[in-house]
Amino acid sequence: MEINMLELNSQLKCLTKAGDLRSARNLFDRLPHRDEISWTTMISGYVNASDSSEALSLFSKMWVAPCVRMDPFILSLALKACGLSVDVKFGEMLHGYSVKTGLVSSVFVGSAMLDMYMKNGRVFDGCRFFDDMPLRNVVSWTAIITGLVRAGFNSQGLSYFAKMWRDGVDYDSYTFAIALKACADLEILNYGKEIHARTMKKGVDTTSYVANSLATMYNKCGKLEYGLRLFGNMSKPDVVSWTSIITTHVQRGQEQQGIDSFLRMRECDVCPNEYTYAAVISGIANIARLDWGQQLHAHVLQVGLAGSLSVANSLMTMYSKCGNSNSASIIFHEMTVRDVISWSTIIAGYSQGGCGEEAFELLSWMRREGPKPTEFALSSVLSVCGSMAILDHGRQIHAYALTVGLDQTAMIRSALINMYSKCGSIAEAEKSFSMSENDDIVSWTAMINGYAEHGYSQEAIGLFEKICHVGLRPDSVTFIGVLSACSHVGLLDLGFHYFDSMTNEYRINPSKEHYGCMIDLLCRAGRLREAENMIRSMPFERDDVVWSSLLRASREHGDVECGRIAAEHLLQLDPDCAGTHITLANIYASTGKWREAADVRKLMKSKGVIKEPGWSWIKVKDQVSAFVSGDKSHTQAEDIYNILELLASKEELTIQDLASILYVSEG
DNA sequence: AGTTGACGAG
Repeated sequence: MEINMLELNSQLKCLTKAGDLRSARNLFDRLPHRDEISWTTMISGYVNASDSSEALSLFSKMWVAPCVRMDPFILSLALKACGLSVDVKFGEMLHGYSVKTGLVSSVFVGSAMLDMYMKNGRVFDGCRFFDDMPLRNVVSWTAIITGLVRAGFNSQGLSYFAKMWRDGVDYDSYTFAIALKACADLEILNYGKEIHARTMKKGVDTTSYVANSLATMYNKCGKLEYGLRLFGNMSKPDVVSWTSIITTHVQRGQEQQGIDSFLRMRECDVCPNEYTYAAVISGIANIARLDWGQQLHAHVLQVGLAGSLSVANSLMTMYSKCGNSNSASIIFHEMTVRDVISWSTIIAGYSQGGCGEEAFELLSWMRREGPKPTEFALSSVLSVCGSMAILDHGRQIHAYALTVGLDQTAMIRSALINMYSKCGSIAEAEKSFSMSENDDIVSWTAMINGYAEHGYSQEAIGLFEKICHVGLRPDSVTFIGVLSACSHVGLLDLGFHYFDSMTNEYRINPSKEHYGCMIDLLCRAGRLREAENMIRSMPFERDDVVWSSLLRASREHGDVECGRIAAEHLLQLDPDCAGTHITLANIYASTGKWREAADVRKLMKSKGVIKEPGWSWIKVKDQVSAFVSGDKSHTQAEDIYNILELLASKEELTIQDLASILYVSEG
């Protein structure tokens, strides 16, 4: 009998290890006799396959089976199953049973119990249980640290990590991995480096989990090149390593390299998973390559990963960034499970796509039925309020952010400053800015840009000069603000001083936008030749914005030659642009070159170019009205034009004047 | 012949 059981149990083990649970179960069910080891092997097969319901149902059968004694092996497996299925009720029952039988003192049972509470989100119960454990090993310590870190209590996790050392328990690769994740989430590079040194001392720094965690830590702390170098030392990067490589490239703005890495990983026969697809799809989103995005969408549908949260979320981002809000919306509505990221993503997509109303609708739907909005969703709708200039809505969102305690997050603060200044209330923007801590360059940038847009150039420049005194560093966007402020008041020398300091002092490569500010500055000063030279020396391919600046300036300064050159470049990029034709014609006309002007008009006609009139809109009494230049379709059109004429004729009209005119016209 | 803990997503 003894020999027979040994033989059968090994067979059972072979089958579960190979993942053939059906044959294993077949053999198990036909066994003439089942001992503790048979039960353990079978249950562990289900637990390893994450089939917690089958594991627990088998456990209940064993509970009532005769001649089987409960032991720590089976109990820890059952607890693990409770952690997997998030079944805290059954877990608590097992806790009571373990205390009654004394099995709770087994370090295996204890560690599994602790992990069960942590996985069920009962962090406090887990910690209390850990403090009462009679015996703890490296697994128990790692379990408590993991639970804390996963719940976002990173510092508490690290304090257990330090306590563990003082208790004389040695770290292993599991412990290092989770401690490094805590450092990554807290972005504390120095402690991360210290742990890196310890992993090297132990000789585990090149093992998959540790190397991946180290790379993540360096990436999150902004040391991207360091993180990438670590992968070079790995003998065989696994799927997580490849995913991190792709993510790092995408974060650095090297999308093409990210996509290349994705292709290289497939050549190395590493199979991508949901996180890998999410990473490469976000890369594709950044460069707005709809065709590649659609290919990957089809591909994830084929491999059955389209339903995964991270994949669906990144697909929504991709479609939104490609200007396809409709496809993003279809994905969102078809999702059976949505997390807070899904909601924030679709709201941001609508906001950036100019679908302000849909963004508001989604936010109220989220507030009714979804998770609590975070700063991501709120800052998106604040930007909608700014671009649509609806101050009342903006104030309401501000009030909501206050009540949920998000108003002092950096993201909301800068979004509020932007919203208020875009809505024309620079005073409220200043108030939001003055209430903020001095630790956030994004808010400073928003305020500088707000001042610049409102023509308060001196204030913008003054604020920029203060940045260094509070220990901050201007970034690329900050420079756009201060350069456009210089451009508005024509401070040519100061503008060039800041522009040069970008590369010399701050090591920031000027982007198209920075060049645009400088070219504007030169144009306003009438230095059209220098502007043209600067455009030609720019290290960028498509530069229609700057050529049209030059074209407009040529019109103002009556420079036919410059205007012709600028228009030529613009028409190469967009041959049917009505504005370019008209401005060029006006330049010729204003300098008396009537024949050339007429030629341009004829050219327009032959190409069939039609000038679309510009639209504007205004909100009056909760109703948005659109109007267009020359429009006479409004029922009170005559009154409107009368008032317009009065406004144009009189230098200064008071609000009282306007009110009396309106009163008269409304009868 | 059997048991516990880890890294990657907006």
